[in-house]
Parts: sequence; C-alpha cells; structure tokens
Amino acid sequence: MAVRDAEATKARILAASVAEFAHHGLAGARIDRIASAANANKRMIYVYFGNKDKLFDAVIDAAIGEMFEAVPFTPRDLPEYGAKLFDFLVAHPVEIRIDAWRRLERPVHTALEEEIFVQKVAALDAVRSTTQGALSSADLLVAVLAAAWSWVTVPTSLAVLATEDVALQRQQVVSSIEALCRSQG
Amino acid sequence: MAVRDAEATKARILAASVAEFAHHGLAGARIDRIASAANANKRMIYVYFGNKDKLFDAVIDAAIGEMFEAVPFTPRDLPEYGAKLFDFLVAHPVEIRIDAWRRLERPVHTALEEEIFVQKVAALDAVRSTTQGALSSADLLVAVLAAAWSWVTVPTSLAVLATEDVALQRQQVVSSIEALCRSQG
DNA sequence: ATCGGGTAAGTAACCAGTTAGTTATATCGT
DNA sequence: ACGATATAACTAACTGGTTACTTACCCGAT
Repeated sequence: MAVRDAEATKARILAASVAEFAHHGLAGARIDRIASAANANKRMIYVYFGNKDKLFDAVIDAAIGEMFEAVPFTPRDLPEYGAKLFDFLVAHPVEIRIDAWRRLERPVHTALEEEIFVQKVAALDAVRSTTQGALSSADLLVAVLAAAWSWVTVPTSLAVLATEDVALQRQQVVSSIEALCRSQG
Repeated sequence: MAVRDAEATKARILAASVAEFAHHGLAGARIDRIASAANANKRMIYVYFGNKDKLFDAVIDAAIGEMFEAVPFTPRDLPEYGAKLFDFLVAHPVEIRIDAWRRLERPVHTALEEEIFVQKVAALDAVRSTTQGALSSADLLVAVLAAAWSWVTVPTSLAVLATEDVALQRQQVVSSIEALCRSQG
C-alpha cells in the first residue's frame, strides 16, 4: 500500500460511511466517527465528497444500485426470482438498513432507479398471456416483492413467534409466490 | 380553555412530538421545534416526559399501540383482516413513519407488544385444522401482514409504475391473501 | 519547486438539558 | 367570605458539550 493513495483513501471513507449511515442514518451519523473509522482526516471527506448530504447520496448509490440489479430477473419463474431476492436480502442487512433510512430521510428516486423496474415490468409483460381481469405486471411485481421482503418487514414482535429457520423462511417465500402465480396468468 | 391546564399542555406537547418525530426521527427531531409547535415552554417537555428518548417512547406508545389493536383480528377471514389492516395503513401515514423510525432507532419490543401477536397467533391456531405440512400460524400471519403492507413497503420506483387506485390496491391485497389461504388449511 | 495528498487546530452554530425565577390557582385558618 | 400561604404551571435566559465545516499549514513524489 502506497503511503499516499487517493483512491484507497476515498474507498476507505466510503466503506466507513456505509457502516456509519447504515447504523445511525443521515441525521444520526457523525462525520468525526466516519473519519476515525476510515483512518482518514475529516478534511478529506469534504475534499472527496463535498458535504454530509452528498456523502449520504454516494453511500446510497454504492449500496442501493446493486440491490435490485444484483438479482437476475426471471419473468418466467417468479418464485425463483423471489427466492434469489430473499437470499440477497439475508446476505445484505446493511443495504436493507440504508434503503430504509433513505426512504425516510431522502424520499427521492432518480430516473435511473425507475429504469430498474421499467425493464422488469416490460420483461414480465412480454412473457405473460394477457388474460382478462388479471393484474397488471407492475401490480403483480408489487405482490412478489412483498412476499420476498416479508421476513424483513415483519414486526419484530411477530418475528419472535415465527420460524427463525432461514431455509424454511425461504421455502415459504417460494410457496407464497407460487400461490400468487397460480391465481394469476 | 383555562390559562393553565397541565393535561392540555401535555397533550399539545405529545401531539407536536408525534408530528416532529414522524417527520425527522429520533436523531433528527428538535426539542425546540416541538416546544414552539406545541406553544409550550421547552422546560415543560422535561417536566412531563423526562428527556428526548423518553419522549420518543411516549410517542411510540401513543402511535404504535393502536396500530395493531385498532384493527380487529378475524382469524376465520384473513382476507378481511388484511383489507381492514390495509385501510388502517392508508389512513395513518404518520403511524407508519413512526413505526419505521422505531425499527431503525429503537430496535426493542416490549413484552406488551409481543402480547399483541401472541393473542393473534393463538386465535388463528384455534380455528385452523392442523393439516400435515402446513405453515405454522405465526408464519401464515407473516405472509398475511406482508400482503397487507405491500403497498407501504413497495419501492417508490416501482410504485410509480403500479396502480395508484387505492380501491384496486385494496382488492389486490385481498386477492393475494385469498390465494395464500387457498394453498393453506 | 510545485502540486496533490494529508493534517492539526480551529470556529461558529447548534442543541439537549438546567437554573432561577414568576404567575396562576387551590387550600385553609379565621 | 377572604386574605395568607402553599403548590402547581409556566417562562426567559443560560450552559456545556457537540458537530458540520474551514483555515492554514506540512510532506512526499515527480
């Protein structure tokens, strides 16, 4: 490791920021903590990222962008998609928290983010027979996502009563989406 | 209205706190803003509620307690329960935000909160035939709640593509839960 | 020598919580 | 009924610590 390496310093700051914002949110995050966790000088955060808000935006871009792009969309096999999305969520609790903070503290979505679902909806439309009275593909996706996210969004006071077996949770996500698909085209 | 009315002042502080915490969360909320919005002296907040954390707890108790108690649980008709829960969520966006903040900033659940779901799970157990290989009642409830919450938890970038007709959203919540019940006992 | 990467030491504003009081109202002896 | 007194309700101004952001400077490599 070079004594002076701008890219490495920037990367350390970003990694520390992801952890800090995931834990405390935008309002609760502390620039001083990020600097010391990144073994970087506070000033460099401002050189590389501008200010706290822009740093949070950089964290969002780094953490959320992959969120729905990392899981390949399989419109012909929605239960499989839900299972893979579930796997991703289980493996990425930090990204889940950052997404939750973003919804509360930065309620905006870029045109790029919209594109993620535009493509999925179009792909789903292409493979579905246009049955009368059926849900729109976007609405079906809403239901599929809700099932895949169900173990993330469940209130903790119910979670302690339900199964904690991740494999079983995954199976139930699959079953729920299968039931949805059976009642749809 | 009397010039001095402890109960009324306390109620104004609590109401202002609900709005402030719903908007900004625990870390982002400002005691000074609450005091001025409540037309109360800042000191009275400390007299009546102790400190910021305890005030947030009071807000949680006021807002969350009703959340799952306000909707009567009908174990024999889960689609109806989901629809009523959906209606409640649509009518109470402030409570939804406070719940979201609480999950992130106060990840604890009291014994009382647990009781809410203990009762529901027991009631659901009592009316279900114990079919082999079926989900536990708690796990079924997880799936039902996910469906009822689906329009709250959907990413905004998908929400803009899906229907914005609340009546239709409600119908789809009902359909999803019916599909779940059909595949279960 | 100069320029990008890095640092120590600020600064001004902010904010949760406190101090030291004032004013309204309830209680009580007469 | 009524003034004296206690107490509850309320207030303005302050404090000490924190926090986002800056200034002025140093160092190493080319």
